[in-house]
Amino acid sequence: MPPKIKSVAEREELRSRIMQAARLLFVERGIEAVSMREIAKKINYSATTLYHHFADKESLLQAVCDEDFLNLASSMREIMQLPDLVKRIEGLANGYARFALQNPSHYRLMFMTPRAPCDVEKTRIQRGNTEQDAYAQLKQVVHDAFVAGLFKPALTDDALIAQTLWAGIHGVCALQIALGGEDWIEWRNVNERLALMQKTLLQSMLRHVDAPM
Amino acid sequence: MPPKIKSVAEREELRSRIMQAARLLFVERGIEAVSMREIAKKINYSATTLYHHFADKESLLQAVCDEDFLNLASSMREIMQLPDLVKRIEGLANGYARFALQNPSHYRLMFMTPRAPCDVEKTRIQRGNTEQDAYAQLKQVVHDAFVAGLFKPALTDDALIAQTLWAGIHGVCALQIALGGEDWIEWRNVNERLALMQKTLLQSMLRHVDAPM
DNA sequence: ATAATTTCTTAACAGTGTTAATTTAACGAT
DNA sequence: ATCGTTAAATTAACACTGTTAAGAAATTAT
Repeated sequence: MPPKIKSVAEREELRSRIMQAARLLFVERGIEAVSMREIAKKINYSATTLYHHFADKESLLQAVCDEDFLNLASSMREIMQLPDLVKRIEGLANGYARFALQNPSHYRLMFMTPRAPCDVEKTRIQRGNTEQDAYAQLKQVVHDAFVAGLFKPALTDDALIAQTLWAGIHGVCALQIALGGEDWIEWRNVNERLALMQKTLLQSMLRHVDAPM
Repeated sequence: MPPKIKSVAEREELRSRIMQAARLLFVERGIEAVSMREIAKKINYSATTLYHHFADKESLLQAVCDEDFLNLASSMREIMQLPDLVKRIEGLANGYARFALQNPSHYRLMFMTPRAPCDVEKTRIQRGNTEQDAYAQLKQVVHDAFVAGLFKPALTDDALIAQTLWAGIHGVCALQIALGGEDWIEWRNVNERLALMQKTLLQSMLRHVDAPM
């Protein structure tokens, strides 16, 4: 029983209700465990309706994640204003890690799941845009610090530096998300692990360090 | 048409033929893209037969991975014989990374996919056993180096050191597996990234370094 | 009032993991 | 040699999945 014709605003409201239901479900039960039918039922629609707003399941999940990642990048812009370049790098690392650990399902979908390269076209996020892409932000800050001569002279490639910093933080977060619950590993506190990773990487990459180990 | 009664050896041969077919398929097409029916068809059996040898799909894939991971741990034992403790750590890191990048599907299933904690009981691998578990090997070597006083005095927890080294190498490998094909990142060569990660971590953790940056 | 359009639904397709019931063949005992 | 037992494999089915085609109800336009 289709009620009445809908305005653009109403259409968008339904679209975002779908996304909200999807987010709730797949954050609490994992991505592949939720079906389109479940999401639809949660908001009292038939599964087919979802396909009038999203091309397929992946597009829907992508849209959900995009929203949160834009949020992340936006919350990072504050940190990007810090005058101290090193503090800026540290702030980015901390913010990135906090987001990963607080949104493990999103993080997993975006950074721990291989996808076909064409999927880049399904996302709203403009990769490389410092306003939208957290990696672009890190790259930018590292570049600035590189130009300012903050890194050791042996390091001659700022992109390589950024990718290594990213990999270090990602490694701690990804292991925590994937294996944090396994009790055959006597995990140290994840914040300790993050702190040591950060301190270790920066210490041997930066030319000057305030408090050496 | 069930042919004849089978000896234990014949039973095990079929079991390993199933695993072989499964390995081939899911290495070339990804884990979740292969169905039990496909695996069965590859060796001219019905899907149901697989369930007489494995409790479910996950057990089958787990068994496949276990086999290769036991192989990894076994190939690491050579490296574990190196007299130089630092070279041993470096060797482990390199071997681990090479395995990850050559067996991305296995690696993803084992180290990039969260699972219910009970799944530990589905695996054959004895976690913590230095003969079978690559992380246990790393932990062991780091412990030895720690006792030998090779790390900086500020580092007082050898498990934390091991977990950070692991996270660093894992971070590079996991990013490469998940996002290595994305062209909006100007990836540096993965071996360069691995080398810098390893050098960086060890340099600021070890008390003495041969060739400082 | 009739026609067209929008919104939504039901029904269906092809596929999945998994299980129940069943067939076929080989064996041991009578 | 024939019986029943057991093992090995099969077919058929269940309850799902993502997705699409076709249809129904309500609104709008002519």
